[in-house]
Amino acid sequence: MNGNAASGIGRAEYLVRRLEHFTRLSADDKRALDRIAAGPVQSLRPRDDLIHEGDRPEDVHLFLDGWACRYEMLEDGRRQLTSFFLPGDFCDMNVFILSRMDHSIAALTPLRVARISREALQEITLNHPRITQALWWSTLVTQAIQREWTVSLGQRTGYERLGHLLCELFMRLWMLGLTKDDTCELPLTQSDLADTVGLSAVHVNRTLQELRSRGLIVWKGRRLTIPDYPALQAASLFNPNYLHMNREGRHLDAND
Amino acid sequence: MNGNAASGIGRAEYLVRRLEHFTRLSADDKRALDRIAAGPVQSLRPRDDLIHEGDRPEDVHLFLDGWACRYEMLEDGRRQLTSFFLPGDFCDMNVFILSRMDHSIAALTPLRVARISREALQEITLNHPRITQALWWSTLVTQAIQREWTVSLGQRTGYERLGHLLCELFMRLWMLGLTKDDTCELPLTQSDLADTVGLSAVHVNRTLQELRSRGLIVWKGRRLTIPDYPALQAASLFNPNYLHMNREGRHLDAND
DNA sequence: CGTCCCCTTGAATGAAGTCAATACGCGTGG
DNA sequence: CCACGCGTATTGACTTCATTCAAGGGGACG
Repeated sequence: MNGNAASGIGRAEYLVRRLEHFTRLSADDKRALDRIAAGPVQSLRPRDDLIHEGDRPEDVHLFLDGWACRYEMLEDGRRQLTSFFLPGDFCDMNVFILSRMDHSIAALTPLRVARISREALQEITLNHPRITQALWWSTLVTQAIQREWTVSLGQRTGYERLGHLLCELFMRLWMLGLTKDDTCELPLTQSDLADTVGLSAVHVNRTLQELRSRGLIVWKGRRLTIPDYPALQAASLFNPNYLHMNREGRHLDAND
Repeated sequence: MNGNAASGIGRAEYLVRRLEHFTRLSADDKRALDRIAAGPVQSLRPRDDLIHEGDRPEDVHLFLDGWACRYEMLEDGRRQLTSFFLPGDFCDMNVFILSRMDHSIAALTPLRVARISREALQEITLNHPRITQALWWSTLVTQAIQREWTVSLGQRTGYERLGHLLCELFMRLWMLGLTKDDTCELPLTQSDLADTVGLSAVHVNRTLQELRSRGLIVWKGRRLTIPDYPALQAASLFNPNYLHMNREGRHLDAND
């Protein structure tokens, strides 16, 4: 998807775009990111696990192309998604401190992932303080998103939860330049959504119809359109502060 | 509470106890932790905010004594707790990267907190790699807890959610040496619990009665007893793996 | 052309919320 | 010492939201 491979876009391109919502990177920083992203690439089909609970963590991964999710299963088969990975996302930089993974990561679409060795990452954090700061920011935003999901699941109604999630995903895609006007890709099944917002698939279906009938979303095939973003935002009590997208690290900006 | 002030226990004592569930610290490490915990202490009464949404983050905090929580409010007054802070907990080591807090932190009991300057923290991470690793571990566990709350809120029933939370808190207190046999302090109101597990206070009350009537908990005043931990664990689908308490960093152990 | 996966719909059931009244415990001030 | 007030816990009756079960429809793909 997105045609990266074809267009020859730099591997770290999405990562760079995302980090630049925090601080402007130098040409040298960008080269460094391209270097660490240059490792072996792994391709997965939808539903394949990239990492499985119980695995011994070894490398860090950079998502190049496609969507993935973190999930956890209960003994009796209930499944909860705990985050989405979009192009340019990293999975946690320090996992190798732990001896076993406590969750799994799976592809939701055809997926391309770059493996990044511990050493490559160490090299960059030692020599590129601006990147290090930006990666820290990224980690903090990831944690904020996780907290916001807690708030959603705990306090928002099913209707608000769905709307909130769509606002969040749209905004994350927008940061990456992966939206066009009021439209983006949404390669999820209703069942994926159900396991994300903690509703049954049937009820997700009905709730989506509610959102549609109120003109807040148009979702057909894999394209989502949000005709009136502020309206969806208001209906979902979505406040984008937690995404910290306002170049909060601008005092670190490179000047080249 | 817990009488720290009176007994003259080292300020970093609970932090040390917690980190030693990851790796054994040297006497020098412990002295270093005591030094960073030596900063100014702030005392709060229950319900006071330590940090308020919108604040500019400045210092890092180490919780010395008492319970606190992170919480978020929706515009219409709904409140969700997103984590608990127990003695020896840190609030996120890198917040000062962000320009504004996206959530608040409040005292649940009388609370004592040490302010730790950015510089003091930097000094320790530069000169004490073992501590740095241990703090990283701590951050990863915090994130894992946050994910587990997401799973609870999304998939577990109200009954399971409450049981799960009590298992988790008991185990965290146990790590700190703050349990005695099958009993610990639980200085929360049913309303606090409600805002944590995403149920109404009324329903928390009924669910607690259910747990009581099945003999899984005894909760009177501020003392919680779990007569049969494995039973509560099973009833709540609680799997402690995510707490990573098995000294996973033992290869870093100090040998003094 | 059939199969599989996903989406959609209806009807019945169950879980949890709301509202409202009451009870309890504890500290304060008269 | 007792009365009062306040925050917290408890209970009942009713409503709303969401799940479950079951059946049918549509589209992609071999």
